[in-house]
Amino acid sequence: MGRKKTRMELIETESARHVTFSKRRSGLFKKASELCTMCAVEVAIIIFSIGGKAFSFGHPNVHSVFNRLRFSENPDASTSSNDVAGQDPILHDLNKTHSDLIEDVGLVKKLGKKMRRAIMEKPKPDWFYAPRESLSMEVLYEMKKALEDVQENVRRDKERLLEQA
Amino acid sequence: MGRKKTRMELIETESARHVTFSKRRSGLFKKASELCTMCAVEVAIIIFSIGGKAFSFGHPNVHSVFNRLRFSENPDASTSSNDVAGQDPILHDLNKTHSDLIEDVGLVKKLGKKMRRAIMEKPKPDWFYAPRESLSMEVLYEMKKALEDVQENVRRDKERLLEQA
DNA sequence: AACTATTTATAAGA
DNA sequence: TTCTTATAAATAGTT
Repeated sequence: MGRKKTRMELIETESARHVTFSKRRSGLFKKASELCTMCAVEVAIIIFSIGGKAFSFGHPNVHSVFNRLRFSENPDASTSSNDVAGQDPILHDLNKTHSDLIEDVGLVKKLGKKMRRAIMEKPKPDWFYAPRESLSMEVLYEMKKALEDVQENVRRDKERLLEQA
Repeated sequence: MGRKKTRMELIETESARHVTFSKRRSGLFKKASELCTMCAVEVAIIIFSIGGKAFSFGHPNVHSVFNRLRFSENPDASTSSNDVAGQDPILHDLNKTHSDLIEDVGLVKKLGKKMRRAIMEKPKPDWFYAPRESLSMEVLYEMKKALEDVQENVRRDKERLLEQA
């Protein structure tokens, strides 16, 4: 959200990374506090910088929220607050979603090849004047279908991930 | 950041509050994950909804981060600055790759929409008999380019992932 | 579950 | 670092 779109990757330059960390950390805490007031929820956030320094946000405070989590994770805690987001399941699902995406994109990749062949190996100048039966049209529709599948898969994955997170 | 500026106060209407909670919760987690990949930090977030349900985000995972906090808060812990629980380059990259893929597929999704519009909103029977300048051709090429980008991104991500593994 | 009109968050720059 | 500003992102109200 700035002058330029930035790539989502580690910021190598230390100074730049610190600046971004500072800005985004405060942005994150602000978002958290807004969530608390708008939705009456309790939130705790802990951040450890590379240097090992801890930053935190908590409403009503970090420890109460964390203790509440520990309590609800305890089987004895018959409090209906069930199904606390366990860690392994999240990780597991992240992995799963990741491979699913790889797979989905793999599908698109295949179609991409087919498409390139269709375009490149058919340099006939009148190629795309062809009628409904032409390869280009076939590919176009096939691609459309594939895209819809990918969309649906991604949507579902995202949902599952967010629900469990 | 929407149609209207909203007052920072509790959203009384339950349904509206739920919608906002859902939207902003996912937004918060996304911001957190971005912070992790851009700044190589560890983050843990716990949210308790009004209903008492827990939602969490953690990188590398909630518990390691909270435990680390407990350690650092404990004066005695000054000796054990290790806490190797975190710092898994592979995990870090997995997060990155995952959001990248989400992003890539988002691109494809957009093109999918455009394509559908091109196909559906141009029911003219002689539509694809059109010459080089026709929309169908434009879309076809645009799609081709997008697919190549996706391929390249995925290839790079996979490579990076395997190198570190 | 989508879709925009707007408001926010921020990446660069000063 | 803090402030400014052009843009990218998030999201409130709608359908």
